[in-house]
Amino acid sequence: MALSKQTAGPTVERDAGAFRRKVAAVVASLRTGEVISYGEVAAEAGYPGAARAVGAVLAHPSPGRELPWWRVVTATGRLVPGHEAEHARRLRAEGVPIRRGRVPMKR
DNA sequence: TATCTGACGATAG
DNA sequence: CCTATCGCCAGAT
Repeated sequence: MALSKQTAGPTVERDAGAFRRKVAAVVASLRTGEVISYGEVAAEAGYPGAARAVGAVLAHPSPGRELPWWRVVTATGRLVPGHEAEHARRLRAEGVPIRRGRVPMKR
């Protein structure tokens, strides 16, 4: 195409909702007991640096579209603010070790 | 189009 | 190890 000024790079994808769709796919692919950070999800989805936006997606789940949100934690192993008890419970149920209310993240 | 928001991340103190 | 601050992003207003 000749035109498309395109906003010079932020994402390459300009379809509203594409981001959410990609994030949902990555999270849905996580297996039992597998834990990754918001930043990793963003990178896997093709939006490096959009960790914060990933949190927004998991915070507003689409009706009928259930995702294993508990398998996503912060880079330091922090659990979801305000839902730490349930978050920890779900992870433990899958065999994920919790130390001091946080997941011992390697690296 | 401009501004604000937030289930983040890295760094400084 | 903890809190405070700044930087980044997509979505909502």
